[in-house]
Amino acid sequence: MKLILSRKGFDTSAGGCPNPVFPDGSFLALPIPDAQSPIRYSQIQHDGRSLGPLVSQLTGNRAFSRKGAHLDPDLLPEAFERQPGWRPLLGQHGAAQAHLANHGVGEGDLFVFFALFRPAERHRGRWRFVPGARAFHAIWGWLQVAEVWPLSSSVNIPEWAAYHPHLFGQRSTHNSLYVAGEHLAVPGMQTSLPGAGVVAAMAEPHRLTAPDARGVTDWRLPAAFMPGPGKTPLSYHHKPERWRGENADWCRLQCAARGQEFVLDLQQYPGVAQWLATPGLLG
DNA sequence: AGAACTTGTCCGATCACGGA
DNA sequence: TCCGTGATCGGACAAGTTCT
Repeated sequence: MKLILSRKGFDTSAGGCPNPVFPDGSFLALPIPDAQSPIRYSQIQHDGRSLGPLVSQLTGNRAFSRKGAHLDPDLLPEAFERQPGWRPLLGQHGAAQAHLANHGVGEGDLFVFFALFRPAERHRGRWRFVPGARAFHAIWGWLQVAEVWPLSSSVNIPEWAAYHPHLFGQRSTHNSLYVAGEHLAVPGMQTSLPGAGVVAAMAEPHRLTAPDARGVTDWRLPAAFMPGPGKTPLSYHHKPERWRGENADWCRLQCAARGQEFVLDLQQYPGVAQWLATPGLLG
């Protein structure tokens, strides 16, 4: 089983701002803009409301609500109108998919999504980011792979998946869809969570950026992530100088600015599987 | 060798807010 | 209402890892 730390959501270039954490601890990883996607921001629901006004207010760009949204990964049934048989999906293509294929990512492997977040608040009837509050990377969702569908050739795609943005427009090579399973299965995990979902409320354990970090890419991870003899380090982070042991519980990682998918073989890192099974981390 | 691509940094412009 | 200060924002550019 492999863990893939996957960067998904708004960032300073795609979207142009962090993703909001609301005053009650709930949060939203905003789908990035995609002119070719048939899905509008105004058609996506969060907490029973359209994403249109929220994304327009946070970005300061009114046109956003009418723009196409790259709803990907698509994890929550209530986020969009569904057809019978729908299951959570993740699309990958180009260099990111090549990276996953090179690492043999497939059935049973677990995507854990992270993004750049920043606290948001209501101000004069509009949403804005809390002035002075710093942005940070945090884990927000997961998808465990049940099936991988290559989209390059003439593959039969079920009707319930036809809306997915990766089936529209011109896509580069290695275009693939990852389909979630029914239930999450992690060694040592007791709870019965679905095969894909988002964390209930963003809290300290989900945070990747260290509490005393200078920049968002200064991560604090459980010590179980620390590379060692005979263990392949997290992809994109092979250089030893990126890693530093902090104490028995934590290590520090200078996270790569580039790259979307960081792959780790959990057979070599059983402690990371234990961390994933921690109650409240996922779910 | 070049492309892809996000973060960090710098710098100047702009905005919000409090005090006078 | 004006002004100064601090925060924020946008453009430009460099850095580093992997894929093509």
